[in-house]
Order: sequence, then structure tokens, then C-alpha cells
Amino acid sequence: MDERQVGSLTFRLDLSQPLYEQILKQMRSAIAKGEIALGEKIPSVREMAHALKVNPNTVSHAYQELERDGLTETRRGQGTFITTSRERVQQFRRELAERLLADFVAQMQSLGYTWDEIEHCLHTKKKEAAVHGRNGGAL
Amino acid sequence: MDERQVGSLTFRLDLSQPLYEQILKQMRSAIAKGEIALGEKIPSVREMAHALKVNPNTVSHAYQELERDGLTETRRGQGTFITTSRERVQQFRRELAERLLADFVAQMQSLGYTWDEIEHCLHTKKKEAAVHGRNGGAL
DNA sequence: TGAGTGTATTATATCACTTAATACACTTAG
DNA sequence: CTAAGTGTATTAAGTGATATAATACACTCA
Repeated sequence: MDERQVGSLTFRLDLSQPLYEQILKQMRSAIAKGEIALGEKIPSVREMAHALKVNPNTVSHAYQELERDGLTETRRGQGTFITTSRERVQQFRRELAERLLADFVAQMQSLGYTWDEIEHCLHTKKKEAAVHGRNGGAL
Repeated sequence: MDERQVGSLTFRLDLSQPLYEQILKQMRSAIAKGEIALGEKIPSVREMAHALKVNPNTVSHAYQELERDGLTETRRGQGTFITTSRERVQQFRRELAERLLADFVAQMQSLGYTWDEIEHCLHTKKKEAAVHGRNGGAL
């Protein structure tokens, strides 16, 4: 429940990972999902740092990675803005998904799972989730 | 190609991850895949350390994690041996796969992918792999 | 002009990881 | 019994990534 609100965004930080990485990943998700509109200004480094109770340098680190990803553009004296290129966002989302998928499959195969078995596991979990989503999730 | 042979096992180590974690994961894979037989003795801490050009403490760290997993049993003065319980190995393999799957799905969903889209991505990649496996992998 | 931007710098502290050098208790082959 | 080989524990040191703190600078805009 340790959630922090920053503008329209919600962040959850813990100690299991570097803070700047958690900020980075959650910003990436928000952008990929369109929770932040194209061209929109994101919170300033200092504002974000204050809201998350984190050092400005840590936020700056995350923001610089976002720019390396091509997801943001920084204008000195103005702030940091989401790219206006819908194509760039979609491409980045696809690349990230492709990496996740490749890593997942590689790790499953390192445990001796075949393609068919991996597909079957995913399908089974999907059906389980469907049950939990309908009513099983309730108390 | 920086591979190291230790008995019947092959290890690949780099600097992108803690050494003890790489040893741990590759041992887990070897056990899960049955590349080491149940009850078999694995290389001694010192032998493994020498072969991998790594400190004995680092190998010991990995071996202690393996025992925490229930995959090995240590006998003082004799060495470290793979568990004789086939059930334990199979259960651990399932648990590991379950964790990988849950994490993968969670990360895909954080990018806005639906269950159907995730399934479709996996299926597409499977077919790609099939092509590369038949002949596309050749030069 | 002044407040708000991103950025850079220097310093300090902490933590995980790795290596090194020993030492101890145990088991087994000789 | 002895010696070599087991896992394990301890202490020390060094490294690198991470995070914080305190400043400072250049830029933009009302």
C-alpha cells in the first residue's frame, strides 16, 4: 500500500530493486499504455523527487534513461516531455515485449520445456486467470 | 565462447550478473534437465572453483543455495550430492517455471498486452523458431 | 528579475559481491 | 594413525553500483 501519487501517475517503490530502475520501468509502462498523452509534460525532476521522497539525482538518472529510449524529449528551462511520435512509442513497446518473450522462452527451455509445453502452460494460466477474474478473486 | 568444462558440466560465466547466481542457475538447469543423475556427486567446491577460475567462497555460496532449494544434500567430509528424490526435482522445476510464467505475464500486462495478445506473440515466435530450426539458421 | 527548468559536480555512505588467507571438523583411502 | 580431500566459518580487503547531500550553472519564461 505504499503508493505515491505524482500528478496523474501512481508509483510503488520498494527496496528489492534500484530506485531509479523502478521509476524508469513504471514510467515506461505508463507511456506504453498511453496513461500519459503524447507530447505531455511529465513532472519536473524536483517535483517527482519530492513526491517520491527520493533524491533529485535518482529521478534525473531515470529521466535520462527515458530519453536514451527515445520516449522523451528534454527542453532546457522548460522540462521533460513525452515524444510526439506515436510510432516511436509503439516500436519501443514491441521491442520491450520481444525482449521479455525471448528471455522467458530461453529460461523455460533451460529448464527443459519444449515449445508445446510452454504454450500449454501459458494457456492453462490464462484459463486460471479467467476464473479468478470472474468471481474466484472475491473473498 | 568462454566456456569452462567441469566434469560432465559446461559453464558460461560473464560479468553481467553475480558469479554465484550464474553458477546457481546453470546448476539448477542441469539438475532440472537431468544432465546430472539423481544421487550423483557434483564437483567439490575447490575443484569447481579452480576449473571456473573463481574463489571457493563464491562456489560455496552457490552450493548452499542449491541445498536451500532442496536439490542437493551435503555430507561432511564426503561432498555434495544431488538429491535422490525425483519428486523434489520435478516439483522444483514446476515451481521455477510457474514463477517465470507469472513474472513474464505480469510484465507483458504492464505494457498493456492482453492475454490473447500474449498467447498470439508466443505462438508467432514458436513458428519463427520452427523455420530457423529447419534450415533458416544455416548460412 | 526571479522562479522554475534540466544538468553537472563533488563528497560521503552503504551495500552486495568477490577475492584472499586461514582454520576447523569431518570422512576416507593408504 | 596419517594424509588428503571434503564442506564450512572467519576475518580482512577491495570494488562497483546505488543513493543521498549540497552546490552550482545555463536555460526559459512570466
